[in-house]
Amino acid sequence: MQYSGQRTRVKDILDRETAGGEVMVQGWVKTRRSSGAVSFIQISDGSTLRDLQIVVEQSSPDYALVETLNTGCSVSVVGELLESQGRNQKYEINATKLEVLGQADPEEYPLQKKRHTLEFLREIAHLRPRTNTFGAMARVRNTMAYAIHSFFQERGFQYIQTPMITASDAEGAGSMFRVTTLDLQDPPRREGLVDTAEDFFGQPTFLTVSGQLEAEIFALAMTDVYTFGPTFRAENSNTSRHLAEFWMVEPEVAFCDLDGLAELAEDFLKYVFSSALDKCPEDMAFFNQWYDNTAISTLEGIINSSFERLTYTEAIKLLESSGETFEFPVSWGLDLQSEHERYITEKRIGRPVVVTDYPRDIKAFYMRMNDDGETVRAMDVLVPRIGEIIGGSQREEREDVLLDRMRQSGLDAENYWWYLDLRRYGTVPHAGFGLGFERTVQFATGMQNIRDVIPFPRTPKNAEF
RNA sequence: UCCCCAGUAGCUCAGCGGUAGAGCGGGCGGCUGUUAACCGCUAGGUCGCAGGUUCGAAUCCUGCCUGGGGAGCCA
Repeated sequence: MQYSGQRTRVKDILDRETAGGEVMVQGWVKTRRSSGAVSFIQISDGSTLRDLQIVVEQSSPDYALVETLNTGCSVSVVGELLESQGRNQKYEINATKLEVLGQADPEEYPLQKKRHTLEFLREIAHLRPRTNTFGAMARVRNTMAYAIHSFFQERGFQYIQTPMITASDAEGAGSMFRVTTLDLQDPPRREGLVDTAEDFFGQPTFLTVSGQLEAEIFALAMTDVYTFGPTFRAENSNTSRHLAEFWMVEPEVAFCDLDGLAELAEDFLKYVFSSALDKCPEDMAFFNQWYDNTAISTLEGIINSSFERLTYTEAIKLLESSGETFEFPVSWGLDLQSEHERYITEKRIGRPVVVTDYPRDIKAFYMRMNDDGETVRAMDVLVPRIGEIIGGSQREEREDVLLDRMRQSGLDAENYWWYLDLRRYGTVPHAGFGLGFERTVQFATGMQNIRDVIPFPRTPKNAEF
């Protein structure tokens, strides 16, 4: 089903069983090669990685127009679908009518026929979707986003929309962006301090760092829920794995413990990666060829193998007995560093690893205390090259234990009155995890920098476009 | 935020104390059912910004800005 009259998508044309018949295609010129008697135009409409070759003969009334075409122009073409005489494509269109919809001055248009660096393309994020790389990225990203919904929907989970603006200022996940309508040049004051009672919400508000606490509310009513939306971190993180605005998937399941959650995480990742391979074979082959020649085999390996389970204590023992020299110390009670995680998942196990039961002191207050009083039911899913891709836990459902943990963490229980209410009225064991969507796309495609797997990256000092 | 590296033509880079170069892209011309087509000619740069050293700075030094790699924080 299409909504634009006579136009046929490039993908639909190239996927046809046979040639023949008149078609109309519309898209953007990738390259043009002139000949004495004939001119070739490669056009793309983003529906597929493949270009469509348009042939215009010199005898055509529109041939003069063709001479004005260059990379970036938009065109509308009517012609006959033929078997191509050339080797690099199955079909081509012999144009009978050509219309230029929009010019692109070749002296100014920044995209060229050759390859550009990813750094340069980031500076022209409004044009980079027209490149093979970002077209492929957008299609894989779309497919994975759809797979996330279908995975949960097929399993009876309800999709919950949690708020992006929150008054909880310490959800334990880093610095937050302030949301305010106050005049920053001249804010209302009360006893010398900014009077937040005058602000839009009558109190300090922020952009959310996680929908987890709200998702728990719905899990304790609808049992199986998930969120999928943008989250924000005001950390001054300058790495290839961090964004100030990123998308997170957060399932939350009632009547579920950490073992059940680990199973869910494993099934989930396999489903999403399978979907990318099955539905975007050309795009994945492109990434495999140009960016990471292990991308496809890595995903296939994950889909066909079971994840390794390791407790934090076992992971420490493994690291201590590895004989490896690490920059950071390995000792029970200290958090695993990137180098440790990568050693485990890349060098020792060679596939995803679920590390569970971390020391309570390095994990958030809401994670369920184990009987040993020292560890909590937390889990991290580690994957080669990226490291932590999922962080989750069984939640503390016992009100008294949760209150203790909040006090130890220096949190004011009054601010979490509704969160505590969930433990007071009909509490049940429950668990959930968070998955960084961009990191998942990054992992699947083999792209090195997270800024290249989101359409418009938001990073410190950069909010262009 | 910390450590390291880099900013020279539209893009990718070379030049690393003596006054600016290549390839690609652009323009013009030629040739060919072409495939990042090919061949010839040609235009195009206050060498990131601000100071300093020097007879002389793209080149050495200092500061700042921007980008990249790594680390921390995490997803």
